[in-house]
Amino acid sequence: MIKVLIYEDNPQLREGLTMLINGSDGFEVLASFKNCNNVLSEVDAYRPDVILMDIDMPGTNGLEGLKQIRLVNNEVKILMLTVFDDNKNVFEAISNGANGYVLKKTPPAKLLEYIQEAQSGGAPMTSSIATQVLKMFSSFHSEKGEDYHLSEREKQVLSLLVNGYSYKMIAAEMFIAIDTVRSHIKKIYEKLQVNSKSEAVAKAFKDKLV
Amino acid sequence: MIKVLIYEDNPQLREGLTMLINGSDGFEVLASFKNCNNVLSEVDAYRPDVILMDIDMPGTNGLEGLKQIRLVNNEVKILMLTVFDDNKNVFEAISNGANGYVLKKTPPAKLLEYIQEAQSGGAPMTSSIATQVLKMFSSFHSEKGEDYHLSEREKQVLSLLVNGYSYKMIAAEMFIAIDTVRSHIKKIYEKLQVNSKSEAVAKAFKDKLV
DNA sequence: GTAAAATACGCATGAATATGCGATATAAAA
DNA sequence: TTTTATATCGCATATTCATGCGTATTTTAC
Repeated sequence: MIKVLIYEDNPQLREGLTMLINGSDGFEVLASFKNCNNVLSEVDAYRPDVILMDIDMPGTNGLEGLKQIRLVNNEVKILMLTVFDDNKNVFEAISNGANGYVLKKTPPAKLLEYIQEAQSGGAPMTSSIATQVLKMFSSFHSEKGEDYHLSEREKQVLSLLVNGYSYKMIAAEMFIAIDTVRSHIKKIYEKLQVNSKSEAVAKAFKDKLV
Repeated sequence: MIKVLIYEDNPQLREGLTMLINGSDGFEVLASFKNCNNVLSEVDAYRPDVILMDIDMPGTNGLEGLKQIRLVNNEVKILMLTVFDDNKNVFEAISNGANGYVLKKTPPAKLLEYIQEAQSGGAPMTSSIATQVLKMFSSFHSEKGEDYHLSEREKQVLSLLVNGYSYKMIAAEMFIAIDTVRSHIKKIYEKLQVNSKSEAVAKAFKDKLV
């Protein structure tokens, strides 16, 4: 028996969801609320398996509720409900530990399936949401930084620079003369097209050379 | 009619998939191959809507095939097939523009559903995969770095430092004396516990202060 | 097989940085 | 009300950095 808690401000939808879930074998609605004003004590009292959480609610909204819950409880599965696949909210919800994100217009049968999936550790998502997530995801790592053709030795030097080493320290670390360090660094600057240590360090971070 | 191309090295599975898909209304397998050695010309010749792509194949594997296709074709939907929900491969595939990622043990009915979802712009994922994606996703932005209690002015200075400004340039930019810049930077070093510009820059990147 | 890198080192010089020890003024906090 | 944090500025000094112009050997690439 999957125990469900519902947070949804619209009374019709709240009732509809409750009836749907209570009318299905293996599901049970413990309670439903119209906002998250007392979400912590409610979750604590009812100990649900899954929470259906509307995003937009007067009072404490779903995102706030999600954050509050996750501060003290990482066990309960939280399924976000929303009307739109709004980019920002999706991101915010996922970053804060939501287990799934589905549109309200999801057909009843699908919704029950999603709840079950969430309960068993899955991450149910409406496909339009999933597409967005993948897009965001790939935008992170697609730009994998240019290749500046740094030689092995130059990479070593740069890495030491990034870790805060002075020329003197680098020389000692690499068993070479400080003047050699200089010439390496000069070459590095040429290749990275910078002209100071801190710029080189910044570029190393930006382009993920380290 | 959804036109499908299959890349799968295992002959039994390849045949099984072909029969399943061809035996279903609205689906049609155009061809199937045992590796991606000629993936570009094949995709060009058959112009499929969806490609089922196994990850592990002798010869040119699925990830390689995916990358090659995406260099010239962003339209065709590519559904990755795999035995395990291997973290690294999932990441790699998604970063390279896969539209979905499903386990081979997916039941036939589900698989057809997934193909349809992919075709209509969705991002079908086995729930265990989706969970992983969400975890990776949230790990990006959860650690928001410590707070070093930098004042507003100090944050400005640090930001300029990170962008390669010299003391002189910062003074000009902020309409203050260079000695004031010095004292700000000294304070910043104290707070960040560093003692050089490049260390401060590195720390700013590491702790996402910028 | 030759040219181009990569690696190593030296010297000189001016610019930039790090640090210390001040001062003054304002605003917020204890 | 006194302290604390912030913001501003000045001077002095030692260190570090950036740059230019060299030389020399070894490795790599075409």
